[in-house]
Amino acid sequence: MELLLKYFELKSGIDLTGADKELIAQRFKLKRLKKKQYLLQEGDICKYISFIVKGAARSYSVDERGIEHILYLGIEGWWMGDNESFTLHTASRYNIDMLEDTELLIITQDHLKELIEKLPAVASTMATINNNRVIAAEKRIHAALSQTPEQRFDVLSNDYPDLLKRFPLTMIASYIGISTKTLGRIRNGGK
Amino acid sequence: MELLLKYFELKSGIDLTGADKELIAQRFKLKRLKKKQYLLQEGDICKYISFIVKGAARSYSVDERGIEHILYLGIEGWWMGDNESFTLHTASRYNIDMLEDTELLIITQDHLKELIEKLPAVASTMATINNNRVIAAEKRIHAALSQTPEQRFDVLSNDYPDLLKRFPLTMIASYIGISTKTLGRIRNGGK
DNA sequence: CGTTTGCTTGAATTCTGTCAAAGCAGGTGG
DNA sequence: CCACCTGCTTTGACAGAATTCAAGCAAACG
Repeated sequence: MELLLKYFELKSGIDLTGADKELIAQRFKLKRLKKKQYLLQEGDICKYISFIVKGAARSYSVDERGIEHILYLGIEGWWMGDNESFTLHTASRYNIDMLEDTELLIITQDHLKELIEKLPAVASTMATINNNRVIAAEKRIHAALSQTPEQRFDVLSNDYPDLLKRFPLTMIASYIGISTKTLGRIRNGGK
Repeated sequence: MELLLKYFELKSGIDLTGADKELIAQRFKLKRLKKKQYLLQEGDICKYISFIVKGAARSYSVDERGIEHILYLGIEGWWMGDNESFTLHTASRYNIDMLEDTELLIITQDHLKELIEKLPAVASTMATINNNRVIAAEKRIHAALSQTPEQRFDVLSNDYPDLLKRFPLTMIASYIGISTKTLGRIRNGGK
């Protein structure tokens, strides 16, 4: 919980009082999941948005041929969830499972709204996060539409070297939308 | 300006007073651009975010081979701008030009912040828009990574039939990240 | 009426994915 | 300490798909 409190203070630039911290601690719940366990499954409604305290997770969809496509990879300090399902209460197209034993702090939409209304630090943080999400998503769209697989891999290597160290290449390939075969070709000097 | 005021009321569910409307009208400026004129050029800092009152625009990047890749297409009631450049004051990778004679309502970041602080209707609208942007962007990432060109085209046809009527197929193809050749194959029954 | 813009098509090329197999850890249990 | 998994990575041959380039047309526009 300490990590999350510091996160809000850091992102918002606003100090939290003891009472603020207590309220946050009451609204978020700790959830422990082991490797391969699911936080969300396709068809479910995403009731919680989750802050990763420790561990790693991914969200992915499965197409009609059974192939998995990774939408997000997350590690400590990142959020996981299906924004669409969480916001609109629609059935999710995604699965979220753990890639390591993981500790999450989860919160419902109602409680999150409450925190946003009562705590400027949370409101500011969430507004900033949303804006950053848009920027990151637009970069990723731009990459997917106008860059070659090799360029996308290079950009990922530069922007998120942590992901490369932490996740198998099969998942990195899926994340940037290419086959492991193509990724192999790229990594071994483009032959 | 009427369209924008109604837009804020509709999106936020909050009625604006006469004074509110006046403040908004003072902060947004009307800009008219003819077809092919630029609102933003690569390398510039995006100083304004724009609400399209009438007309149509696109944002696109140009790769090293001179090929244009469309990131967004916009028509009446949509916003245009480069979020990254607008937020972080960095040089933009994108160009925005008009596809028809267009009327825009433009606002600077400072003025937008002012309106958000003073007017709950604007604050609520902008928060909602940002959330919708994230959802739309994630859908598009999902489409780019895990759907075939044909599926992407079908989804676009269903979700945004207006775009198909309004923009040439070359731009639609660029928007979904395929060549005009491939789009032709798709449209003519997959031969 | 000439020019521009957009749409379509054919043939060759390049790229990427598929499938199956083999090698290489790292961890587990005997 | 060793043998055996299991999961991850890489590779080769092949098939499939998309792009490139060029050309021909139709429609819209001034």
